[in-house]
Parts: sequence; C-alpha cells; structure tokens
Amino acid sequence: MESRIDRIKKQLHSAGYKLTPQREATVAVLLEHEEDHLSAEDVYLLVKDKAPEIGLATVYRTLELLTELKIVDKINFGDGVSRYDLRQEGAKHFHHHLVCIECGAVDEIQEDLLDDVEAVVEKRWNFIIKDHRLTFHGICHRCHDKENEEK
Amino acid sequence: MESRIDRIKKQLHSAGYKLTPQREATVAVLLEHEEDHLSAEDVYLLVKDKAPEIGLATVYRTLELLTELKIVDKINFGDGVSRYDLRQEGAKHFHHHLVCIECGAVDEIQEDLLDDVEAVVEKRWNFIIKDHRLTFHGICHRCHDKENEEK
DNA sequence: ATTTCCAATGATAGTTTTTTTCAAGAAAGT
DNA sequence: ACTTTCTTGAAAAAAACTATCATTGGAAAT
Repeated sequence: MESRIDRIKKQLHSAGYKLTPQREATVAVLLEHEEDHLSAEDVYLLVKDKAPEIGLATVYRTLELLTELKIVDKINFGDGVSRYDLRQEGAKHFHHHLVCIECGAVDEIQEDLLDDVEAVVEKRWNFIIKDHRLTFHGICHRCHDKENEEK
Repeated sequence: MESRIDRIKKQLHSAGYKLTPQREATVAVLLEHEEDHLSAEDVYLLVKDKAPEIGLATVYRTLELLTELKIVDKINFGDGVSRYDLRQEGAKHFHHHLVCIECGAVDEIQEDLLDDVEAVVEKRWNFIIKDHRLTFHGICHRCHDKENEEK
C-alpha cells in the first residue's frame, strides 16, 4: 500500500523537485501534527528533533514549496504569524476553521458548507471561484460548556 | 444632519478617547478610500498629505484603536501585510471579499450570505459565532471577460 | 490665571517574522 | 570524472510592526 509520504514524493517529483531528507522530515512533522496549526517556527523546532542540523530557511523554503503544490495551505488567523495546514487528500477546497476568542483553540470543519453560497457568488458576481478561506470567530463548545457549569 | 465622522467621534468619546487631528485625518483617509483595502503604510502615506507631521506609529496606534472599537476590520489576504477596511455602519458582521488571483483586485460582497451556514455551524459544532472572515480566491469578472475577448 | 495632570504624539530603537544572499555540498546527467 | 543544477545552512537583510521615551497640548483642578 502506498503511503501518504510516497504520494507527496510523487507530487514533488512530477513538479521537478526531490524529496530530500530535510523535506521529508518537514512533511513528517506536518503529518504528525495534522490537527494543529503550526507556524514556521513551530515546525522548525519540531523538525529539529528529527534532523538537528536543519536550518530555519530550509523550513521556510519547504513550507513555501508545499504551499505552491497545494499540499499544505498557508493561513493567517490575525496573530502576526503564518500557519501551515495540511490539505485533506483530494479535497478540492480548503477546509474551514473555528477560532475561539476565549481560549484560542482552533477547530477544523472538513465539510464543505459553502456549495450553495459559492453557486450564488459565481453567478451573481461573475467570479470563478478557485478556493476560499472561511474562519468563524466565536466561543467554542468547551468554553461555552465551562461557562454554563459555573452558573 | 450628523455626518459619519461625527458618529465616529461619538464612538471614540464614549470609549474614553478623543478625536485628535491625527485621528481625524486618518479616519478621513479611510472614508475617502472605502472601496480600497489599505495597509498601514498606505494609510500613512495618504495621511501625510493632509497632516505631514504625522508619525507612522500614530497611524498604527489609530488603526489599532479603530479595530478595537470595531469601526474598521483588520484583514490579511496572505501577502504579509495587514489591511484595514471600514465596516458598514450597523453591519453586524464583516463583509466578504473576492480576491482575483490574476490581477490582484479585491472586490467586496456586502450581503451576508452566511446566515444558513452559520446556523448549521452553531448547532452542529455548538460554537457561538461572533464574527467571520470569508474570502474567495479566483478569477474576477474583468479578467474573465478579457480572456473571452481574446478568443 | 496658573498649575497640574495625563492622554496622545513623533522619533527612534527594538522585535519579530520572513526573505535573500552566498558559499558549500549533494545529486543527477553526460 | 566533470559539469551542471538543485538544495542547503548560516548569516545578513528586509519588512512589518511594537515599545520606549521625552515632549507636547489641552482639559481639569486649584
């Protein structure tokens, strides 16, 4: 059975790049933290455990490359750092996010809830949608539950 | 009749701030460029025409203040700069954006198309939505038309 | 009126994040 | 083996933003 990393390797190759040990370590970190939303610095520190000799610039370059190939998506939640998020394999669009304004947690919504909205936008604004970014800011179920308990 | 700037002045006052000449010049620039999505640097350069002695730090501080009071919204289209966008008066949510990947134009959608989606999210994820960010990336009507002409 | 106070400012230094440069190293092609 | 190209690490540089601090200017107190 072909693993995820093998398929990424093929994607790189078909775009004319190779999967160097540094790139492999970086991808491995991203795979191991699929649920998280790591900054370049975060990734760098985690990769260093696997490959201590890696440089920060290489991590930035790798993340940029993976973004270009649409293997990861670069997002910004407004805190001054770019974060990198693996795309679901085969997903045609980027998933959505729920950012809690109380605890800072970021949850993901994998379902694509925007089909109807996109149909309206494409028609009414004559805009051909290639991708989207949707983030909700509010209070997550955990903080919400906690507040209710306190009452 | 009360003008927009008067209402903003009141908002500042009721939060314990005053509308200094520098703040007024900054707000004026934002009002004159409502359609645009200016960076702090952009605002700074435009404000300098009205008030040449203003400092960049003051512009940053004013934009931060206006963001806090929800008079403007701070957005990030992924190009490494924060941009500032006046909120429609009385709008409960931030409007949406169409970013063209060909020409870079940014158009606005003032209608709130997300009511249904938000109802689903609040119910299914038990998340209390306070605000949202929605941006579509794709090809705008102008670039689209241009391509058709060429054929 | 004077004085006192304090928010607000401009200039500048400092941070933080990201990008560029450049020399060296590894890999692939010939 | 030799050349070419890609990739890398280290360090410098750039870009965006924030903090510091002395000064100012206007409101409030006396």
